[in-house]
Order: sequence, then C-alpha cells, then structure tokens
Amino acid sequence: MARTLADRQDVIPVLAEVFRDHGFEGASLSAITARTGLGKGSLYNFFPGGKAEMAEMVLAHIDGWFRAHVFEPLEQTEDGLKAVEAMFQATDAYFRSGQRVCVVGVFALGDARDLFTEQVHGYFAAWVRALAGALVRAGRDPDRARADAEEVVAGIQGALVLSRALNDTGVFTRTLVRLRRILAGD
Amino acid sequence: MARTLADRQDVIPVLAEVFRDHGFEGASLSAITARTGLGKGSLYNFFPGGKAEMAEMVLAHIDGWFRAHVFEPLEQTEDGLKAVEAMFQATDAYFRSGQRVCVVGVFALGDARDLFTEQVHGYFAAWVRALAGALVRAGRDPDRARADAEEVVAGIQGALVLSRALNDTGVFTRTLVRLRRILAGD
DNA sequence: TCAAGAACGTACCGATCGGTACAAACTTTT
DNA sequence: AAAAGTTTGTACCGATCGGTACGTTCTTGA
Repeated sequence: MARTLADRQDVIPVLAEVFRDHGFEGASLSAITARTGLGKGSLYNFFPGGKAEMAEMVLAHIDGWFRAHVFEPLEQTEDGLKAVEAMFQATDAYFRSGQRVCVVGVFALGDARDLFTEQVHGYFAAWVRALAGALVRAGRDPDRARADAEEVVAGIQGALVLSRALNDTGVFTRTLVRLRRILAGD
Repeated sequence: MARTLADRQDVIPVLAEVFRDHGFEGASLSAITARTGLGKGSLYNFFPGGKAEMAEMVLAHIDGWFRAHVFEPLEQTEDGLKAVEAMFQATDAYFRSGQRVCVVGVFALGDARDLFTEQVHGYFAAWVRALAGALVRAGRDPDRARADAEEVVAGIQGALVLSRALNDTGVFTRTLVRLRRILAGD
C-alpha cells in the first residue's frame, strides 16, 4: 500500500481552517486546493464524497477534539467546579481568545445548516449536557444547571460573533470571565 | 416618471429574508429573483451595484429599524430599566423568539465579513453603546455597564445560534429571561 | 529491479454564478 | 391616440462552480 507524505488526517485541520474562514458554500474547491496544496485528484481520492464529505470529516474532527478535551473532562472530573474551570481554559485556548471562530456555529447560521443538522445539533447538545452534568455534580439543582449550561454555551458563541464583528478579542476574554462568575458564585 | 407596483423599499425586506436564510454568498441571484418575483432587469434597475448593493441596503434597513426601535429608545427613555425592558421586548419580537436569525450576525461569521466590516461593526457597537448608556442612567458604574452591555448583546447572538442549532426556540426565550436578570437585579 | 497499484496533476464536463445588453411592454405626457 | 420615456423579462456573456476522467509520477512489495 503506497503512502505519501500527507495523510488524510493531516489535511483535515487545514480543511477546517478553510471552512472556518469561508463557511461551507464559500469554501470553493479552488480555495481548498490552494490552502491544502493538493490537487483535485488527491482531494477526491481522500474524500470521494467531495466537499460534503470534507465538511463532515471536519465536523467529526472537531467533535472528537471537543469530546476528548472538553466533554469528557466535564463528565469525568469529580470536582465539578474544577471541571468547569478546565472547560473554560480549553475553550479559550481552542478559540484563541476569540480570534478563531466556531466552525459549527458558522455552519449553524449558514446555509449548510440543513446538510449538517445532525452534527451541529449533536455538538451543541453534547456540550450543554456535559456542562450541566458537571454543574449538578457541583451541587446545583438540575433544572437550574441545564439553564446555566445553555446560557454559558450560548454566551461563548455570542462572544465569538461579537469579537469577530467588533474585531476585538477583549470581548471574548471578558465574556469568559463573566461566564465563569455565573457558574462559580451565583 | 413611470412608477410600478413594487417600490425599491418594498423589495428590501424580501431581500433581507433571502440573505438571512442563505447568507451573502449563498443568496444567489436566481434565489433572489425567485423570492422577489422580480427579473434581473428590475433588480439591477433598483440596485445598479448588484448583490453587494442589495446587501448594503438590507443592512442599512436593519440598522434603521434597530436605530428607531431599539437604540433610540434605549438612549432617550429616561428610566433606564424601562428602556432595557423595552429593548428585550423589541428584540424578542424582531427575532420571533429565536425563529429568525440575525442577518448581521450571519454576515459577521460568513465570508462576506470583509465586504461589510463597517456596517457589521457599527451595528453591534451602536447596540452595546446604547445599552451601556441606559445602564449608566439606571445608576450603574460605567465600566461595569459597558461589560454588562457586551455580555447581553453577545448573549442574544449566542442564543440565536444555539436556538437555530438545537432547533429549540425555548433556548432563546429562556436566555432572554436570564439576561434580563443580569441587568435588573445583579 | 521492476511491475503493480496508490497518489496526484490537469484537462475537461455541464451547470450555475453575477452581471450586461437590449427589445418588448407598460406608463405617462402630450 | 400617439410619442416619449421607464420598467421589466429574457437571452446571453465570461468566469467559476463542484465533480469526473485519465495519464503521469511516485511508493512499495516481490
């Protein structure tokens, strides 16, 4: 079996950046070939399903990262508050303090929405559920925990939108600080 | 001067819905002609600048609406808390409790971002400034007011993303309730 | 060393993109 | 009613879209 330098796995993060920058529709094949350095032949060799499969792989990759670095720590760390704090740090690192935008969020708002409904739904649902679980473990009332979790996840997404719109990463970091407060003290 | 049924002003709300559903890139001319019922000739007669001008007019229209129904009330109502409550009601009505998504937010995340930087920035900046002003009038410390205003505007955007992603308008209405709490009590 | 097969670049496909040209249809003015 | 001028549908433009076909290059096992 012949193997070359660029594995399929190596391409996915690059694809993710293209989709992040341009959305699904806007990520043209020419943009993708330019950024990845791969011709269409290679691309369709890796992803026979074309752009849709590329996007699916990107979403799966992101889902895997969050599952490993955010959702599972939230679910498994015994100290709920410690788990939440770890989530905030991982989130801040992942989104580069608001410089990077959320691909799943972009897909949720864009017109690829209908194509990836399930993955988009799953991502956010998993996040809210994991966070709510950690809050319950920290002693919070379940209903309240779920509401708070929703608010925090939404707040993160909104902060990304606002940071991008105002071109000010300060919005993101400030919002994270205030969201932390919601989960810690109040 | 010949005048026909559809005025340029009448077309803009329809255009807004197309851009809301498909984003800028995704709003193809064929989609626009289908939804508006106007041929390309009429469209380019109204908007010689093409799609970019249509989008600009849509953004200007939205900006005008928010200026009239949200920003100015926020700035002019003497009772700051009443002003804030009116904002929440107007916002909830405008976004149909989360069923409608924010065109400006869609543009902020999408790849039309660079084309409409100024309008996108202006919209959110105006909202934050107006809200912060009302909070100061309600007796809040200016720095804190600005931070809270940021958090609320971001929260609204995030709630729209999450509502759409989870296909649950409950997220939006619940988030609005909790954001109200931030501005009222705390 | 050399054939087998995977990876890759490129030319090409029909469809559609945003935009233009222009003539037919319609309004308005005379 | 007819001329003048505006609005609108339609045919068309080059460019680019996502995707396919296929010949070349490279890797690898025998």
